[in-house]
Amino acid sequence: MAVGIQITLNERLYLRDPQQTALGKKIIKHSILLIDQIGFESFTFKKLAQAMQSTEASVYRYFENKHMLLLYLVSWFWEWVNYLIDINTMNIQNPKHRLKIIISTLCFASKENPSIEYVNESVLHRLIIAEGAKSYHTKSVDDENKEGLFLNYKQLVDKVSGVILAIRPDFAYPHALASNLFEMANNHIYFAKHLPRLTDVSVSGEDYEEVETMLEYLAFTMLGISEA
Amino acid sequence: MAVGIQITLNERLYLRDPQQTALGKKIIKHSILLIDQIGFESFTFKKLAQAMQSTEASVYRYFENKHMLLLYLVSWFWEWVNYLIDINTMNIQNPKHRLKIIISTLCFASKENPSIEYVNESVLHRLIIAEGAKSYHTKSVDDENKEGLFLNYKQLVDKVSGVILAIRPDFAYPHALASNLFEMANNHIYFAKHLPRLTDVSVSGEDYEEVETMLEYLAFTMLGISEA
DNA sequence: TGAGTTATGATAGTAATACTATTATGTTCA
DNA sequence: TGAACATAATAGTATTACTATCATAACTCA
Repeated sequence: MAVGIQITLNERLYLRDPQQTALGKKIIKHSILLIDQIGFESFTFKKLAQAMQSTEASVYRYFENKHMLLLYLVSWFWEWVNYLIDINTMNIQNPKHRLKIIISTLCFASKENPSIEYVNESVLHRLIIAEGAKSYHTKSVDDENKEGLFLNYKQLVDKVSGVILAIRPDFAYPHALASNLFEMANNHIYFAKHLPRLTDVSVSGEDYEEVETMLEYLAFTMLGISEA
Repeated sequence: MAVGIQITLNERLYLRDPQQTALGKKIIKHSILLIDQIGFESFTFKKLAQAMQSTEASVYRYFENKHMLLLYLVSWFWEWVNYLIDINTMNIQNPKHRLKIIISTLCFASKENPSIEYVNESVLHRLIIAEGAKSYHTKSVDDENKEGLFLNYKQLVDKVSGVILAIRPDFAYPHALASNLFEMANNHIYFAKHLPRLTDVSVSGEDYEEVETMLEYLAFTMLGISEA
């Protein structure tokens, strides 16, 4: 596990780069903890400032508003998953095996060794599961998409759809299957915890093995492979 | 198409039943139009009151807050889809055929003849696609689930999972496949419009045929049937 | 018909939210 | 040593998310 890796994110996500300063890192750290704790709707920059012993005005110098902060965290998360997938599949050539590892990385992102001291990846994963969809369900989605604020997620979906096409070049829906694997991983962890009648898997704590099994079954059945 | 059908919803969704009064129906009508227009975050009861020529206080007599109003609209939508599925599959015995009709109803809900004068079903469908997920991504989801506020959606998923099991009784993930069909239908319409790199289908206007084709392919491939 | 009940409108008020602005203070590094 | 800059401290504004009160219109039922 690399120490001191830098996650590269679109500059338009922030006003001042939080990774460059101590205060910026504190904002990232405490915003993850606080949003996870009280939910994105109740979360305010004032509460964040109180929690981290700073001031509202200081937080506003880093992020335009809480929506941009959420976009930042979501981007950060997907960029981190991207990085995990890269190192986990580094020496794997077989695309079926690669896809298995991708699915497993998706489900167990939170259990990887932490890479960056000011980000609690396990809490961030829970936050993305609960709040991630709000990052693109807004009236500003088209403008923000034009500015490239969703690039990390789109690139990740592209990468996985490439693996899918390597397994079955004639498959008609590589992007849809890829994005669906990502969405399902998060959704069914959430369903299992909060709306269990919407799924068949159960999770306890951070054991998402049943989700992994289901996603493997889905992916390989769709690709016409019974055993990978 | 029945005229004057009544959609039955959990009483805890509202303070006063909006279907019983002229003002209540006006609230439903204009809230659908206004949320669709400005988005749920910008939507306020004050703006709604202005748009419908009433007062904030009057709206608050019907709904506790805008989140409860969203829950109401989401419930209304799924209950309506449930009703459409029932009448569209009324005389169909073959479960494969039933599942096809369910998928088609999901995609073309907005194109069905309108049932209720104060609800623009087409706009409501667009609203659910854009804002629906926010109804259960909250810190109050467990309490609200206990009070049965998501019952309509869960019952619908149960109904579809029953059809899935009728096709393949040994299928391991009937609820997950069912809820995934619902989620995918909405997500990929949204992706096609706003984040096209996340999908392979395209939609133009309210023509969701490619989504329908994809969902049929997904469902029947998962159930081990090449042609239904 | 008329008294009582209820729905709505009109208005006001409060605490919190989502910011912006200003000034003071400390820190850095040339 | 001083210029440049980051942060803290404080204040202020418009909007949001409500709650409360009172007047009036409409309905109802005896």
